[in-house]
Amino acid sequence: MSISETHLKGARLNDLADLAKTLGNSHRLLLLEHIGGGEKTVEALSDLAGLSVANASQHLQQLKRSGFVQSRREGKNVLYRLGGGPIAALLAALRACAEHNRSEIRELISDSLWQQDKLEAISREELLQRMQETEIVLLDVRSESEYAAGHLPGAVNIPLDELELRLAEVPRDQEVVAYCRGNYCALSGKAVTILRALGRNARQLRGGM
Amino acid sequence: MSISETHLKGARLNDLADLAKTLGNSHRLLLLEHIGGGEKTVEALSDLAGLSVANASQHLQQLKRSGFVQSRREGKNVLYRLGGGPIAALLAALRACAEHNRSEIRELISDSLWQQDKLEAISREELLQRMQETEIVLLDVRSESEYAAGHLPGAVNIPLDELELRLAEVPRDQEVVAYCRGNYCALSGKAVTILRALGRNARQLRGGM
DNA sequence: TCATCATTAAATAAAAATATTGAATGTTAC
DNA sequence: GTAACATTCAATATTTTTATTTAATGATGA
Repeated sequence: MSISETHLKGARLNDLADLAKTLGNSHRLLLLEHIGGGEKTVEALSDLAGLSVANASQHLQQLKRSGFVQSRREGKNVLYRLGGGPIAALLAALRACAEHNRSEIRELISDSLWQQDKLEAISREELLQRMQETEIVLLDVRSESEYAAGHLPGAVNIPLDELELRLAEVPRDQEVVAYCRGNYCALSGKAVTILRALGRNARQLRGGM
Repeated sequence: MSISETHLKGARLNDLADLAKTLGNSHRLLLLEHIGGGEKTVEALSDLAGLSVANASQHLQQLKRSGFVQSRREGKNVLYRLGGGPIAALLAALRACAEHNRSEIRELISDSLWQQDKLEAISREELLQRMQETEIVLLDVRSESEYAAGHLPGAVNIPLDELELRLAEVPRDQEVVAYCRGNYCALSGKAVTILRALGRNARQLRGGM
């Protein structure tokens, strides 16, 4: 009994994982979004998503296998529409989780937590000075627009993509502390990997814990 | 404006995709499930999930980056617990989608659709006879337990894993029509690939469309 | 039927995720 | 401080995804 139970449970988890995996690609999410706007042909969708027709077709078929979309033929064209299930609810839940994570970062950026002393407010100048005293550079590896929207006081912005190119901007003799969008984001980890590979002394800044 | 908007939207979609990707692995889902039952150490979790400690640690860290779990240290051990966000809702939505897909198959299995004439009930014998007349073998490539739980009348069960081994059981001169769990399932597609590679005349049975 | 076109399939190459191993880190207890 | 232990990091090999290219399919309309 326990064997078949385990087996069933395993199968269930695999089904769930397959569904999630299908959603785990931004091209497919974009396709889903466009399809949600109304029935569309493969060609229209490939244009909208900036994909080759063949590649779009592949993604559409994966979406179809997962039940997220359905298709029908009309003359020469195949039209894709949203599937029947509780897809909207699933996407909404995903968005809610992402939003929740984002708000956690806002808390991090706006106040507390960044100070040793959680209650004492700290000025930008003061943090800068502390950073200089301890020979630390605070590095924001998010995109320029994210940086513009809000960042830690004194942080230097070099998007991860440009890190190797703009390495000269990172002082060679200071420890680098990289941060990105918070716990759920892998950017700063990659930045640390790159920086270490290039001989710098780098660490990752982690909120919460 | 439109550029930055697109950019933001792209970033958003990537965030969503990253979250979904994190859920797109059955080991991580299993870990999440166990963590949902209460705070646990890495070692306990690796045991429960049947993973090496290092591997479990990696998965846990990915779950943490995505905000699905949080961790704290207690003495020698690090304890993982569920994260704060609307994780339960997300998992519930995933399950709902999987359940919806499953029920679509049940419909397929229990009635209609399989007949040319949608209203006329058809006996097992009659379908078998039709299949013989048209020289078709209906092949169920799901697991034995799934087959036992319900299958199309007259279908032969050879789980995908065993297909190459048990090829002799597939009549050589008949067209093979393979099916699995429905539109969202890739098993029968793989079966068709295998059968064709081995020189058989095989097609995939698709519901809905 | 044949020519044409949109779509899908198949095969390959490129990129990413996963599991494994051995080493490094950080904590407790002595 | 040092030893023992749990966890994480880093590097690697293996296995999946993804994108691209080229060929096949399937429907339309002459």
